[in-house]
Amino acid sequence: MTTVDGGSRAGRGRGHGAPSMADVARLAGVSAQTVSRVANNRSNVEEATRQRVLSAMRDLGYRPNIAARALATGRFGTIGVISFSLDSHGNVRTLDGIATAAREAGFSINLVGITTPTHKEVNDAYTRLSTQAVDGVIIIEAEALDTPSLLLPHGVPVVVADGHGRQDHPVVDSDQAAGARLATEHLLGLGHDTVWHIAGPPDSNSARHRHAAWRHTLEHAGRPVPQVLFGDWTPESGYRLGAHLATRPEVTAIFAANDQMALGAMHALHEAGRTVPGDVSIVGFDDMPEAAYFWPKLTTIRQDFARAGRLCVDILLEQIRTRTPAAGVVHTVPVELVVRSSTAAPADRHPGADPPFPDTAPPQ
Amino acid sequence: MTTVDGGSRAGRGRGHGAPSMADVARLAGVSAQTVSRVANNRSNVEEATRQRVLSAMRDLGYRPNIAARALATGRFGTIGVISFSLDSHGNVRTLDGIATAAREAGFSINLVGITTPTHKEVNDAYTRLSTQAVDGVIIIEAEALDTPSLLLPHGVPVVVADGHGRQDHPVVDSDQAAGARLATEHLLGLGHDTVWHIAGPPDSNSARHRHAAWRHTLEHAGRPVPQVLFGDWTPESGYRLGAHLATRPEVTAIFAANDQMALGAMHALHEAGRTVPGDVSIVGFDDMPEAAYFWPKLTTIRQDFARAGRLCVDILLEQIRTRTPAAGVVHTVPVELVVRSSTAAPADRHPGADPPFPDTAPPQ
DNA sequence: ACAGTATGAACGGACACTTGA
DNA sequence: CTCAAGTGTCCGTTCATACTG
Repeated sequence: MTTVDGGSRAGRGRGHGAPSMADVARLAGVSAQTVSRVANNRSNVEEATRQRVLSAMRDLGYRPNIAARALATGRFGTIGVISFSLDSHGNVRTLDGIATAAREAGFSINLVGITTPTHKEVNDAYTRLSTQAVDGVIIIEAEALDTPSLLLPHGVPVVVADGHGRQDHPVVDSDQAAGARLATEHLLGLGHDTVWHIAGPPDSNSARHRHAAWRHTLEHAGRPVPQVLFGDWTPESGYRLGAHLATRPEVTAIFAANDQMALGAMHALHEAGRTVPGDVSIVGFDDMPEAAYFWPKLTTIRQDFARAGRLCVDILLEQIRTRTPAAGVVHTVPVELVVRSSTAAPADRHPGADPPFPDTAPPQ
Repeated sequence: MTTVDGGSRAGRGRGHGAPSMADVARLAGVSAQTVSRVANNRSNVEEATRQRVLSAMRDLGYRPNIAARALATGRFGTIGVISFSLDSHGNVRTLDGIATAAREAGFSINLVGITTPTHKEVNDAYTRLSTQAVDGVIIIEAEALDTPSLLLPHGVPVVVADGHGRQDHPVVDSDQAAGARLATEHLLGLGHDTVWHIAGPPDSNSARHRHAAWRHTLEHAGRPVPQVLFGDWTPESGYRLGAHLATRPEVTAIFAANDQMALGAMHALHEAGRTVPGDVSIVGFDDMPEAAYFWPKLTTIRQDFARAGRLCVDILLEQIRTRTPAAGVVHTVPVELVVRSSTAAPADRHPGADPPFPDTAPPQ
């Protein structure tokens, strides 16, 4: 019997000697059960006892061991988040919204980043998470997930954020279609004959939705549908595609699937000597904080990422509480057109009119 | 006696009947201990037995319960990250780097976001994390933490990323001073008499370092040190401050403490009819992906966030492995000046010279 | 003696019961 | 019979040790 000091801590090399309930109980002169009651705010503890326990906790610097708690209760107080690349503005804002909402609900976030949306990576991530370490999972930007049903083994609640393909799970998504329609109609309403589209990558669900809605709006209005251009969300791709569009004089209006590509496209337009919105109007998507300070200020579709993130958490928590894996319903978050200075009527429609954007400053 | 099917699962309402080692052992006809060996890749298991166990795991969809494992081993395979607002580009990039490095090392990330860097919030966050649920903690952008030592109770290893004040813990930080010096000297080298500075918020350590280095560089060069302007990292604050600077004709060179404020400032300059870099040169900090597509392309200081994130993880993991809470050393990540089109010699110094930025495109 | 395998504590906490006023 | 506090056993793993062929 290798007698250790104090006789308390066993010989097993547990690193830091974090105090346990038993330690608190000993110091307070009560049973461990009573300590547990105090820790969980139960009613049936006398006030004097509670105070004694609380001060013992303080003295020892006691912190509950959540691994033990999780083992005993089967709940973790943690939400797993699988996110494809934190490069995209939208994903980051959504994550932020999720983190905030989760914290308010007393949950923490277990983040698993993914660089490429291959099935292997997603499966690995999900496996990590499904190791019973989380109470539920939120998948952000589930691009290219053609077999999401394969992912979820044992009834771990799932919510998919931003970009819905099939609907095996509840989905929270901005109203992509409305946004694209708003953007396209805004441009059409300004007098443009048609609208060109710089789309996001074809394997992105949000990109697909925006693309489809743009096309439908054009068709519905009886306008010609120009060839789509596919970017990859980066400013660089917007620049490259914008440079191409700049060579075609018939292009007077562009709807870019996000603000970053819109920025790149505007840059290319400027370089080619085509003014915005004088020669070409452009609308973005997202309304990132920088958009209002682009030159010119970008007209765009504002997404409420914070609200989307919060909604994800609410729906997930509801599933967790009721232990009922909800079915595939799409929860739509409204979207808003923000008109700024990158859009105007086409030049030939208002020969003498003042340009809507002050031309006091010709930066060069 | 509410007879349950199979008679296995006990009455205590454990949610999903996740299979345990015992279940696997039963199916494979071995002991739970053997299953544990297989799960942990131990050597002393016969190949045939191992295969039998593995296929039993597959059949049952067995996943180890990491709460139980953590309870038994005292390790969690998780790194806690406390991050102030995911608004800032740098914080997000650093988080991304951390997440990537952690994943490669087989660790997951427990993210705790914080909206305001008050002590209360930080303490809450740290308390959450120190609940023995993480093996170590990384604090990103530890602004305004004047008493960080109070934060860490029981020898949980800590690394502070981006922005070091005092040094109670290892710190990983970009070479802020070198960056600010590079920016200032670049502008001075172009022939500007002095350089104005749009700083980050005074409670930010990185902002303070950039500010101080800018001042020293100016003093060292024997130049007048203009009044600093404090922003809050947002494009909006850059715009506001830029509008003020635009009214002063003596301002020919500005160093903004981040790219977003530089963007806002450029916008204000344009609106005031002052060209960039014709009338005023401007340098940013960060090199966010958009910076190369601002108008004009932004000269800036590039930070290697991915590398910083990786370094944080490496240092933290080393502490975890050796169980030795490292002391306060600052690990510096080099920084790089990226010269683009927002900087040039002052106008009066090169009366006939070509403007360095093509003035083919006067966007209006 | 050696290879594997079975056994019985912990780990820290929660909960269903039981006991004492 | 109500309310405070205590007892016992389990949650799923790991590890030290005892055991088997």
